Amino acid sequence: MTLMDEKPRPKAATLQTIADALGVHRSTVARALNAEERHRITPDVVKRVTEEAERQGYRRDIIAASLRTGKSRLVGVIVPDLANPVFSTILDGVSAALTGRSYSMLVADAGVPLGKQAEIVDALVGRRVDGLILATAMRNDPTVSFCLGLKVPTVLVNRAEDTLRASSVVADDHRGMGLAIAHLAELGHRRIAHIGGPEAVSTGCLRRQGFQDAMVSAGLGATRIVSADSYARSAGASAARQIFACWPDTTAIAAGNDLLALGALEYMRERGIGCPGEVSLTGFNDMPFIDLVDPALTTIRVPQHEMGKAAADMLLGAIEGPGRPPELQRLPVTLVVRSSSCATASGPREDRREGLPSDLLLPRA
Amino acid sequence: MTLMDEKPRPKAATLQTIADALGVHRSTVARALNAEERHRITPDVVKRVTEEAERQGYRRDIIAASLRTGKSRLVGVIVPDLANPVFSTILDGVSAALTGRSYSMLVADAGVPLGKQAEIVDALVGRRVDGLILATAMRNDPTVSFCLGLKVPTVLVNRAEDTLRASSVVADDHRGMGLAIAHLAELGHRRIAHIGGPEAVSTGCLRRQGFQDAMVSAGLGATRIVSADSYARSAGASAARQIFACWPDTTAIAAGNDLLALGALEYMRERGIGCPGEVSLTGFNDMPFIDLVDPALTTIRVPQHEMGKAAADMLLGAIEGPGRPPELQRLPVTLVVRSSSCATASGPREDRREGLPSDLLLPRA
DNA sequence: ATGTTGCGTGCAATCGATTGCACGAGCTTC
DNA sequence: GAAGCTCGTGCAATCGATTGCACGCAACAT
Repeated sequence: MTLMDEKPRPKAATLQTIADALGVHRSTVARALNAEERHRITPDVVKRVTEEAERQGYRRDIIAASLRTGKSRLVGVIVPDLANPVFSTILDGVSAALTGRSYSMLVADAGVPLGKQAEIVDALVGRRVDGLILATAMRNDPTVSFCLGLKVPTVLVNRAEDTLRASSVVADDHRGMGLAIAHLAELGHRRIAHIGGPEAVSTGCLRRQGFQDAMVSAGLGATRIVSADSYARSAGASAARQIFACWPDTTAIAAGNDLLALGALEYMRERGIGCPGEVSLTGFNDMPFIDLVDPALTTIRVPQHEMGKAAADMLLGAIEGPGRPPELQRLPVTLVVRSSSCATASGPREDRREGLPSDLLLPRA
Repeated sequence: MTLMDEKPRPKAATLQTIADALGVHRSTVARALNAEERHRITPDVVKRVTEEAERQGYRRDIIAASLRTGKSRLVGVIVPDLANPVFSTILDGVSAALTGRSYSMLVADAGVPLGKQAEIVDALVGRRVDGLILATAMRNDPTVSFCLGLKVPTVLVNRAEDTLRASSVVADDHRGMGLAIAHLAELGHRRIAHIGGPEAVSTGCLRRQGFQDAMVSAGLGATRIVSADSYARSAGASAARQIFACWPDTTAIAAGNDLLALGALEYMRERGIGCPGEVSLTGFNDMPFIDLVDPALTTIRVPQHEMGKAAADMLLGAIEGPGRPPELQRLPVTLVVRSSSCATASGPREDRREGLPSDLLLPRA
């Protein structure tokens, strides 16, 4: 028995081959195999078709079906950076929502420049995706206009636009930063600075506004703000440098996300500024493993997985029942207190070099 | 001017609509638009076709083309866990290799049970993917058999099978663990234990073998081995418990990956065992942000991004020039020394509670 | 002047599933 | 007993691009 005659099936099974084997028409086979249409066919025929399909190892050709119906059961997801755990967690949520609904996920990494966005959308739309999930949106995004113009159901996740042109699933960024500031204020901090994310994206803008609003309602001044131009560690470090240069008496920093906080932490470590001893620090996102840094970062937990799932659910809803108005879902966030924030020393320290001995604050450094 | 008459194009542009506008046959249009066939057409016609296509906003329907040609320019990628940074970094590499080659990436999360694998492959193959990248392979994997039986070009990444049935891109796991052991031995450690990954996957097995071989060539005993049944933090913690229960005089642990090391670290912290003061620890993978844990983990750097890229390149090679024998690419790894490993104290300590004061080892704990 | 070669296009089949319509048989109803 | 209905199935068009083959024309060789 050679390899060749193991499977005497020369070509793949199609509706036609099954129909031929049974002496019925291929449309009958199609109906028997389609749960929606099956009721129109005699049970006996259905049974024979099912068995023959099984025997031939038939698998429905989604490509051919897509061509005929115009639906691909494909969802495109565009993220700014696949290697960023925040976005891969969102992807995980999307995947979870799609699984079992016979939708598949086409993933595209927009890359750092974000310049090739239109090209990427083009490629996805060219594949006739039924819908798009964008995790890359800026506050007023031409890519969104493009998708909307194409009449492709589109859902934004994590970042939303200023105006609700497309359905969006976001975290409560404003309130989240409020929680962080309330926490720091409660610990006695008054001179709190903010490292903001890019103003061009909603998270950067809303968290900055949250900072300002919370500072004002706490009766504090909200002037110590440096906005980073990207959510990168290096940007966090240079923002921290700027903060300490302008306002050396700062006792706490609320960063716009965890990566910026990490950058600030690096800078502080480099400069020998103790955290939390001299300066408290908070992040935003509670990304995976951020609890393991030294010191463990106090941060705002954002339900990335749930956001991804909600976005996918919303998109599927829009695909299956079109014509609905855009909807905004704002998921709650929570404060996670860890070790990077603590109460201020009794009074204000004007010279931070007089803080606790750095070898106690930065052991093994 | 209402929205409606902005674009008087009722239906999408197709080859036929362009052909009609120009009074040529649609096959001529197809050839004029296809770089491979263009040379057979009069330059003037090509020009007119190109312009008309532009005017109508024509976009080739990949679905229809796929149906005719049987090629989808789609690659399926199956990962065990999207939320794990190791795999999302691999994905990033795959994406990088695919970008600009007009291939797209269908991502599927096999999920923890790994039971639905066949189902997932089915779904992807049903979409007529041109090839598959599996990051989920066990040492002898029925899913691989399934893919091979389907004659779908398949490349394994990160994990390989025992026999080279499918092309694979892996890291040099054996040598990597050798580097870790050599490092620990050089620091004076002699009673080194190993937390192994699952024996069912190549990384678990090869790193364990690497441990044994390196210990033997260093003239040390390679008996202190506990294999975890998964690459989870919790598994690392319970393996560590077992190690300290069986061999309390252990001075170093080489973990099968970073997550297992983190689990061990948690356990040690809980028990008040200082790292690296009392016990040195090494990980494997150098996953993102692992440098930020306390203490920063000494580990083996695995080029995940490059592995993903290499796997995608290899797959594209196999798709475009089929019939080649399977190929194994083993990427080099490097030792990254950080703070979780240090030289042993002068002599062996039988009772680890007599180590350095724990408040110095675990500040702010 | 006829035969040959080559080039640019047109023609039509093809990929495989879907679906509106029609047809015929069996059944009810007045 | 004829008209009308239901039900199961067949028929054929359709989705849009691709491609082997053939045809017609022009230039060149005989």
